[in-house]
Amino acid sequence: MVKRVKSEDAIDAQDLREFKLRVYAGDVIAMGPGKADLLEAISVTGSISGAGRALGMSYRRCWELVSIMNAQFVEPLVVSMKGGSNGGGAELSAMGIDVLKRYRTMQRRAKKSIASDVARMRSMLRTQVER
Amino acid sequence: MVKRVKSEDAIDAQDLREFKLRVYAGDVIAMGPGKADLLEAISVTGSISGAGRALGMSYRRCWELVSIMNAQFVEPLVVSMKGGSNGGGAELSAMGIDVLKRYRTMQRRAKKSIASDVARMRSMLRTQVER
DNA sequence: TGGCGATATGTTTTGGAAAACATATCGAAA
DNA sequence: TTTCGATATGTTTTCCAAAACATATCGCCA
Repeated sequence: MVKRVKSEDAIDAQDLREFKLRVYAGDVIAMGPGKADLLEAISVTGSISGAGRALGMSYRRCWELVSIMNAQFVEPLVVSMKGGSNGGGAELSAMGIDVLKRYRTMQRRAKKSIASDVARMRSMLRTQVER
Repeated sequence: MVKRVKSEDAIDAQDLREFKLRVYAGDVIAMGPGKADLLEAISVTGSISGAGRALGMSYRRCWELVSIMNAQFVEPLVVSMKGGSNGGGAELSAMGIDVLKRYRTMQRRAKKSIASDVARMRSMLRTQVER
């Protein structure tokens, strides 16, 4: 059974337009908004290809990102299955769930801690983004 | 006279390897680690070309980034001069100084608020980055 | 047992950003 | 009045990540 991420952890798409947080492993991105969204989409759809469709990304691209993540962490974040009734599928490992939840937590905490600065800096921008 | 950024606002290069914070204006980066470093280097060297040399970036690239920033904010962040005793130069405007200091503040605040999560997530990485 | 939907992975193509190269302009100072 | 170091910007070249295309494999279900 695929464990779903609780909706309370979801971050409004609006927030993501204001700032982005990326965690690095050396010079490669270990976790960022794109990879987090991919993990979430895999969790929701139950497959890598389903996540790709949901995110408008090619299966190839999704698979590569999953492969990179699985190689970077001590345990795979995504476990996949070939064949079967649905042709196969994928779900988040316990560590995958933890990493996703933790990243969402980081987004929320960072957002809270810099909200006033972000607002002030954005008020100095010429092209005001529609709200 | 070029106002220099106080060293207390400096962020250790080590910190930047752990996470990066980018502020967006729509879909373009209004401020991120690279642009902040460029502003700081201009402030320190007193010229765009000097900043380029300090950062190992081409003058062309630096000038373009400055041009983008100046166009994005309601006031130019960098004011430049042609000719003169040194052939010209550039310095940060009041808003440029404010934006740089504010970004450094944001980095510090974000770092503080997510330090424990970053540490935990990084402990799950296979390739541990040298400290 | 053959079709289906998904994983898994190799190969080729290409769009666009970055780099590289080039040149015009400016103004103080010697 | 020529030299110098910097800004300012046009043009060409290079390179690589992403996209596109292709194919092999797997295992259930009808």
